[in-house]
Amino acid sequence: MSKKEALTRAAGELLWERGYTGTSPAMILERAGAGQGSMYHHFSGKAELAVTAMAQMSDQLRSRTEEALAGDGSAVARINAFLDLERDPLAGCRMGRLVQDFEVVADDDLRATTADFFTWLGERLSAVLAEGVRAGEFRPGTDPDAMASLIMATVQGGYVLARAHQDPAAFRRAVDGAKQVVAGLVAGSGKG
Amino acid sequence: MSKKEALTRAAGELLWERGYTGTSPAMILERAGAGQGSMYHHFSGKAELAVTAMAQMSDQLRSRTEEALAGDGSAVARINAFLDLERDPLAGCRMGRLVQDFEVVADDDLRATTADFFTWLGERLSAVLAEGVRAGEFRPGTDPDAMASLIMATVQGGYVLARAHQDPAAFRRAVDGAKQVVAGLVAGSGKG
DNA sequence: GTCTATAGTAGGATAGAC
DNA sequence: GTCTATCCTACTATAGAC
Repeated sequence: MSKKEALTRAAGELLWERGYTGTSPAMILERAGAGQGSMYHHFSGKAELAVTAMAQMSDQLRSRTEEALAGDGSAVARINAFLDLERDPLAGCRMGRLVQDFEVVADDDLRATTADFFTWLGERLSAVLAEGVRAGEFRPGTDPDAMASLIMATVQGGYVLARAHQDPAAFRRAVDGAKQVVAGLVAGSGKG
Repeated sequence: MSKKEALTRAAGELLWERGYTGTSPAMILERAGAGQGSMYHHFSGKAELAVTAMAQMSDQLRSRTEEALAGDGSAVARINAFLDLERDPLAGCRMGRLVQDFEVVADDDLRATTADFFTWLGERLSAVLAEGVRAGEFRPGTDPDAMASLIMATVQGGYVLARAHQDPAAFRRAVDGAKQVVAGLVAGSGKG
């Protein structure tokens, strides 16, 4: 692994663990086993390295998400597969947690990475829900955009509650609520 | 206003704007118009001042929330009043955003303030929902705890999405989704 | 490309005068 | 109670050798 790769990986780990403001170049260098020179040779500084690391994490999250959403099962099954993806509630979402960081939002390059991720995720969830509506799986009148937004928010909020309580079960409760809502949208479920 | 009050207020503002890690004692002192001596006379340091400021913010949030939830209207109306409380989506939740901060979670005194707030909020929402079920307002089988968790998560997640997109409308979409879900729980709504 | 040395600024807390 | 002066460490970046 090149020093550049080691730096990107180490930065990603620390951003997830400690956020952007809470991560210093020195921490990254130590974890990557690199010196100052390597970092400032490959990147203009902390911000550019963070953008690279965040882009890499975003790609990984998209891959994992797409695996769940692209199956050939029903729309409900695919949404539930997304909701059931393995996550670390106490660690938080790699994208969602960073966007709470003042310096991330203040730097448009940093923030744009998270915005692009959530734009993509919302569109994918909405597309799957729309397929379900077209196929008659969900009752007519189901709003794919609104439900996609609700699902994303529930996952992100679940992380917040889990961290507050330091209890992964708080995340599960929120996600279970979302699953109940999706189930209630199914045509002939007795709820619509 | 005493220096102690000024410090507590300034700390609260900065914690909301910049988070815990991103706020320095020097910033607080400048905004409060106080010197180092005042801060270290009244508080043991940054952490203790932050606990005091967070407790004050938590109290204010509880008061505002209770106003919405304690009305004599229907359960649906009170839940909607909570969801429609005036908020600043781009700023984030005073409690929810802080809990994403590494140092906040690492310090049990800091984290406990947020945990207590969400415990209280979950119990209040669940109680209102349970009243609605008992009154026959919501269809039988409605799970007050699960719905309370879903509602809290939606609001918290709405903040995350709004900050990512730098667009308050993202918050509104998530909350509107929650309102649709609550409306769907109403007995005789054609969905249950 | 990668290293160490160096530098200037800011973070967080203490000391002691008033 | 409040102030300023001081201290030590960490943060972020640059310089220059190899």
